[in-house]
Amino acid sequence: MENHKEESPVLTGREKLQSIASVQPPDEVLYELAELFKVFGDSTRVRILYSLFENELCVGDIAELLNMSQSSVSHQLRILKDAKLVKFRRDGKSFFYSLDDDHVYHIIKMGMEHVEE
Amino acid sequence: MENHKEESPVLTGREKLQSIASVQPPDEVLYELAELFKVFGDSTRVRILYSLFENELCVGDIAELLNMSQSSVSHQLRILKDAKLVKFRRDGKSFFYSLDDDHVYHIIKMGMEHVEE
DNA sequence: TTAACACATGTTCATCTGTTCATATGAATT
DNA sequence: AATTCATATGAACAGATGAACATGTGTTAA
Repeated sequence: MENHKEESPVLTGREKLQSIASVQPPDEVLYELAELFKVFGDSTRVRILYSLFENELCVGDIAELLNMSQSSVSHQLRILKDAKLVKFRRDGKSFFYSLDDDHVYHIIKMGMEHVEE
Repeated sequence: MENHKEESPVLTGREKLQSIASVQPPDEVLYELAELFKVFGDSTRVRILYSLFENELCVGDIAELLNMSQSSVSHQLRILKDAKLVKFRRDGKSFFYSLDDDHVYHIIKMGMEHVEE
């Protein structure tokens, strides 16, 4: 009735699992990685990022372009900013946002390749 | 002064927005793209994907490796499967899962590069 | 056939998330 | 200074989400 499997004649699963576990990145890193992707995981934010693909836009422009409220755009930009996906500069009353670095561009591009098939 | 709003000699904001809008991918595509990233946006799923990076593992192995319940692993694998990020083959009572294609590998790698800085 | 095993699936529940509404900040204009 | 414009911020609510538990399905072994 007991299912003890103490005896292992050859290399069993446990050893294999341990070797796999040893090459896994730390959970903390994987957590951060997931947090990053989570930011991409919203259609509103993806649309915002795409609108900034080759342009620098202010909040109001994005809101008009994507037909959403200023408040919502601002909230989402804050998330994108915290994730270091966008940066901004001030010009008078306006804040112009743009993509922060090339990673954003490449990550989205990779995703598109997977989607378009 | 140059304060004309009705007839501006240069490109107005509205025209600029329209030209940007014309090169935006369809919302449907961007929605799918966000759905894809949403799948990556969970540390459990990322850990699962990473465990499959260079190995083929069955559900029980993953559960043991990541110290989570079989049910939870199964649920997440289903999500990964629906997103075409993993595939599986049956061997007796066990289902061996592996990454579906290279995109998965590259997307995660891109993400890691962004995180590690 | 029956039991044991490896997974899948359904449901509930607590938590997280995005949007809206209202309001605040802060620069430019009058 | 007061007003307007551009944006940020906070609270609150609806919908989404992931984990846990129980149960169902299909395979293998006895």
